[in-house]
Amino acid sequence: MTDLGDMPGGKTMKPRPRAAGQRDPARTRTAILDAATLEFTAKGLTGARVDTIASRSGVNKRMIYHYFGDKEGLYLAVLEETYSAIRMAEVELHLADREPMDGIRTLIEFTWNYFIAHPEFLSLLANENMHRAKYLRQSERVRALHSPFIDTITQLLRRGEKAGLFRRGIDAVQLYISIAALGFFYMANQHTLSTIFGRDLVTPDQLAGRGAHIVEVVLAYLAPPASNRKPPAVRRSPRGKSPS
Amino acid sequence: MTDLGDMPGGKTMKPRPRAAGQRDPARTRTAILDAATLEFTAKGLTGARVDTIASRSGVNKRMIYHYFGDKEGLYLAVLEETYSAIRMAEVELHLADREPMDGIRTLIEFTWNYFIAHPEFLSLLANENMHRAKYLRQSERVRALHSPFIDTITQLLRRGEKAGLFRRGIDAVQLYISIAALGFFYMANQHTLSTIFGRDLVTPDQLAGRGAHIVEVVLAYLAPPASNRKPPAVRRSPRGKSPS
Amino acid sequence: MTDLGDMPGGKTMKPRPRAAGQRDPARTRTAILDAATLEFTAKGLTGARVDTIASRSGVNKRMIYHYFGDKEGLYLAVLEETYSAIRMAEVELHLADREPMDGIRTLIEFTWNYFIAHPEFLSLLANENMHRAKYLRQSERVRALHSPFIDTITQLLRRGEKAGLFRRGIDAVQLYISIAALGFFYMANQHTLSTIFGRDLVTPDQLAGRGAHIVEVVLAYLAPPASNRKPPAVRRSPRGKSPS
Amino acid sequence: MTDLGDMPGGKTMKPRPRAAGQRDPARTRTAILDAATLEFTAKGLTGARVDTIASRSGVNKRMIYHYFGDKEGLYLAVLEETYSAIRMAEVELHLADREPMDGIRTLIEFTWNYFIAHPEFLSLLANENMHRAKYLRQSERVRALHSPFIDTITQLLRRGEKAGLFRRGIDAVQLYISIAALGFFYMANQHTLSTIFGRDLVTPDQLAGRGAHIVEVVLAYLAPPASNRKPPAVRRSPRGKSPS
DNA sequence: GATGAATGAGTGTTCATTCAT
DNA sequence: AATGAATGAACACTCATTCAT
Repeated sequence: MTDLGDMPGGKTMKPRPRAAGQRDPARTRTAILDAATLEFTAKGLTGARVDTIASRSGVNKRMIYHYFGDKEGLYLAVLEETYSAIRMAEVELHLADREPMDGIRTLIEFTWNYFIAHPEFLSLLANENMHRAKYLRQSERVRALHSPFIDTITQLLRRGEKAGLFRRGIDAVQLYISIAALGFFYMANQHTLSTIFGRDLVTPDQLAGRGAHIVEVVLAYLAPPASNRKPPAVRRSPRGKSPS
Repeated sequence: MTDLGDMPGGKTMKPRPRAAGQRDPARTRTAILDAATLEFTAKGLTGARVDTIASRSGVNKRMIYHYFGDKEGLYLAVLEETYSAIRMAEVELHLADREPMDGIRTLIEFTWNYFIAHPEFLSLLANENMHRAKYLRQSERVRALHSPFIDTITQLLRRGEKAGLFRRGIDAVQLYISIAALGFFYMANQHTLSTIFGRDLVTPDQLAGRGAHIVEVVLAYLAPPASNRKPPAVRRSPRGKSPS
Repeated sequence: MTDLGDMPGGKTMKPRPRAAGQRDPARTRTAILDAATLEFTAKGLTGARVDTIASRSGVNKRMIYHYFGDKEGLYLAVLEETYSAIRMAEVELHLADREPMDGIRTLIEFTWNYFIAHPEFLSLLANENMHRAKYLRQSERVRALHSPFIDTITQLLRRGEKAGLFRRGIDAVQLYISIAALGFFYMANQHTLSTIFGRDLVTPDQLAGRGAHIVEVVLAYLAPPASNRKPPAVRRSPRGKSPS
Repeated sequence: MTDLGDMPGGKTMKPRPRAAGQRDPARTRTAILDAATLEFTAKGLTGARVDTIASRSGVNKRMIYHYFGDKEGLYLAVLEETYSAIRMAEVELHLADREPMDGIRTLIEFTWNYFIAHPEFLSLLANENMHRAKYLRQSERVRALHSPFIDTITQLLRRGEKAGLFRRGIDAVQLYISIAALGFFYMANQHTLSTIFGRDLVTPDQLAGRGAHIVEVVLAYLAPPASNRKPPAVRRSPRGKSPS
């Protein structure tokens, strides 16, 4: 799957498009998955209707059960596909080959832009958390994707530290969560935020402004403390124990 | 959670609590609302079951329709109550009376702690966005809550600017969204994050660590650019029990 | 209640209208009955809603049960009131005092006009038949009304026979059923008839035309066989208007 | 009732009747329709229970929604089927090929006998009028059935006129309504009529007597005025336009 | 592989009626 | 007499899933 977004935004055509309704397992599977992503994104697991997915994908309802077992199996497949897409796109950034500052900035901007382009990822993630990750937890495929990703960020941070560009001791998970958080919250909750603040938050200008803001926030945090551009004696532990 | 979270906003108890099932409209209404908040939080609007809410609240199902019209009416009532609770708690912080740095830090810590103590707020918010704020948008009551809140933050920022503590031109909405984002994403998506990163993110230590991180990130951003700032007094311990 | 139409078409005001909501048993009862007639007429026994009757009559729902026992009791009361009204109006025609031809013609015209003015009578009657007269059969009051009515018509027919105006042996019940039928079917089924025949059957012209037709049909039947009759003076237009 | 009344219109049996509950869409549809006709006839649209229809027809309740959309859709289908049945039976009378007097007499007798054999038609019609023909009006199929029917009667009347058998200017719609009325009212309201007149109106003798009465009434009306068996100068217009 | 008919356990909602005040 | 809260049994309709072809 070369894809990354062969779904919401640009269906890639099969090279030899056969007559519709004919036997073409791969095509049938993909059609179901595409329709399902749309439906689960819009309605959540509970709200999604198997009938709707069947009719939108143009395949017989029975095929869904044939390929994915049941509704939950289909949901899990959508989840894996969606997570897989973002992680694979991140691999394409070749962060390991970049200068620390460039690497981080690239990651921040990519993440923000990906969230703008892929609302289905945000929706699915929010929905899966309502189910306390019950389904994601079953997926070994997804778990395997993240370890190398975090390793890459960690290396970037360590290199930046040594170069005196970043403050010491930054945790890659903590940092990535913050990068994602600043974009996710804004996009995923755009409807309630626009409502309570009485401002349309997703105009091109607003989006550009938010992107710049996110970069500023993260870079300000990464910069070594002002007092001494050399590493500060004070180190804080992002997780437990505490220094004392 | 001391009392702040008597569920949705802390209804005061009736002076003479009578036996349940008796004639007590206020109590009946509250019982329904409490059970509904739990159910909508756990299952979303679609997944929630009216029967479950009825049996958990110990009232006859018919009463739900009597007091709230229908399931959606009940959902909206829960939404209003929940939003109202956090905004009212924020009022109690008396941010307008505080020094800029103290005010902002108080807001950050309060927000983080509130999200920890009130998972129902996070869930409801996520769910409401799946519905594109269809219900929240109907509520005039909720909209009215936010204008003064943003005004207060704006004043805090302006005062901090003049004192040379904060960088110039920070937008209150943008800042508040970031403060909320850093906590919201972590708590709301704790299940998927814990899964993909293979780390339990909600141990007391982890929570404390995240709190410290959030404070650091936000304060680093607020500080005026290095060229013209006086070194900030390093302050820490944004975690621990803290004010709340 | 002097009634005869103090319901659908001209509520008679109480002489001393007291403040609404006050204690006035008679007024409460009448208010319920009026609202109930409207509701049962429009929706039938099954379709009628006790709540609707209560709110339309402006009395508490409990009062309905107080005065009429239950929904069926109220329905029966409406039924009795409605039947009673038409029979009492017929008494006012003083058929016994009229010449045979005048008497019959008066009866035909009265019946037709009554059906036009009292759609509630038609509806209730149709509805009661769907229930196979289950409720009407319980009413002794209604049964007692009809015997004298048929006697009157019988006498009219016998007098007309002797005068050589009517054919011999006409059965009063059969005749009355036909008189009622020709008007009832037209008015009661006006909606389906207008639909299938693509013609609005209840314009003033159409109603006048139908009235004339009914008189013609019945009088043609009443006339003695051609061999031994004196040509009837051709009379038309049962009331006013004329064909137009 | 020979076969004319295989319920709603006389569906032809499947050549190889399979065991019930098997896969046989046509049979399932018919079974639902038959049970529904019974239920709507007995209880009306509001009073009818979908569960009852399902269990009586021996099909799963879900099938009703599969084939007819909802309760109202099923009701409309029953309505169409029922109207269609009587109009199709009328076509079989071949009125256009008959002598005027024979044709009219045949129509009168057929109508009367049809009403006796098909109480469901009467009930449905009465019920549909309580809804002000809301459903019938949606049916184009039904509307199309009536125009040719009225044309046929009109031709019959015109031929009779020329032969000096019928009075001039009789309106086919008006006449047909009267023919139907004289039978409909008697049969449809048999329960209330039997009650108030204290006479069982549906014994074989009574039915035969009523049939004879209806023929007499209609034929008396059709006959040219007595004064001149040749067309009378006096012409009355039962509908509009005026005599002139 | 593919189809659409068939199923049974729910789902939100309504209703006549009663109870406590 | 009058009120409005409370109730439980339905009711129309839905849904994921399976079966026969």
